[in-house]
Amino acid sequence: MGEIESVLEKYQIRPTAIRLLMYKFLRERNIAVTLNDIESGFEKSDRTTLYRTIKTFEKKGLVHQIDDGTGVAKYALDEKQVEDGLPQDLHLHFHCESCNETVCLTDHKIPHISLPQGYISRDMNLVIKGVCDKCSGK
Amino acid sequence: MGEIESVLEKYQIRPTAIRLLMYKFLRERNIAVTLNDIESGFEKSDRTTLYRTIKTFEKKGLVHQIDDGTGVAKYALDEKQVEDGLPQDLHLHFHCESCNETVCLTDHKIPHISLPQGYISRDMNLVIKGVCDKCSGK
DNA sequence: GAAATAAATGCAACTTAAGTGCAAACTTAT
DNA sequence: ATAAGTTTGCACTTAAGTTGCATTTATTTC
Repeated sequence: MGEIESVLEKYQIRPTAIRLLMYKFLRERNIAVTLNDIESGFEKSDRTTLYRTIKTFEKKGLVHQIDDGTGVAKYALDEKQVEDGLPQDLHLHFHCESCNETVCLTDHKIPHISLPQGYISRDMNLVIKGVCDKCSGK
Repeated sequence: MGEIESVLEKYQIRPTAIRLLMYKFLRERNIAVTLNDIESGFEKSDRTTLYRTIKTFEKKGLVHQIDDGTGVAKYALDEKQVEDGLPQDLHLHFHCESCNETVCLTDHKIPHISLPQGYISRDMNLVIKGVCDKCSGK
């Protein structure tokens, strides 16, 4: 059994052909991808299947969904987080308005924010928009 | 000329009947509303008109769009910001997963975050999800 | 004030992404 | 090998956002 199979099993995801391919696909890039991106990367499979596959990954905690403000859901692998045993995804995301790519800045945690009385925080989502290193040329 | 008219004129928005009504509508609540919310609040007008009206408000800087992770665009009045002359909207938003309401926490600014070399920040969006004061009962 | 011009509105239709139902194909356990 | 459960593919539905165009309304010019 390959390494990829064992990752999926670790997340209790049955390693079917498409799931293995999608996991590889996600590993190959370090940016968040849309369902459309995934679809373009697969010639064989059907959109619905890919949709349900990524949702399965999400439910099992292998990927997290990112809402970067473009209006389309994006997904990215989320492995480190589970290794740490953290229940939530509190790193921040950067969306480049030039190349339209979104990356996880996993080393940049969202700082603590004190809320008004009575407000209970369960999750946070911080997206910074601007120009990424590739596009700024610096 | 009433106070409401003069606010619209200040933003260079011609004060038509629908625009005045929508502005009043937005003022009446202190939460962010969807286009559907607005639609439900108006019996007379057409969805497209309301859509274009809110987009006009947005273009002129009277409202800002909020992306709270629910997948639907929400809008909220944005007056203070222009008084301060700030170009961007850097306060944070709280989305209650219980009542599904989103509020602007205008007094809570997003803390400064240092990005990796080459990344240029132009805008930020921070949404905290959890339970609001009304729903937590505290 | 009437005609000409420009802006706003309402209707219909289109686009895109997300999501569901169901039957066929495939796995897994017995 | 069979039965049960899971996954996959196709067709269809829903929901939000958006555009084109004709009509109405407001503004400007004469």
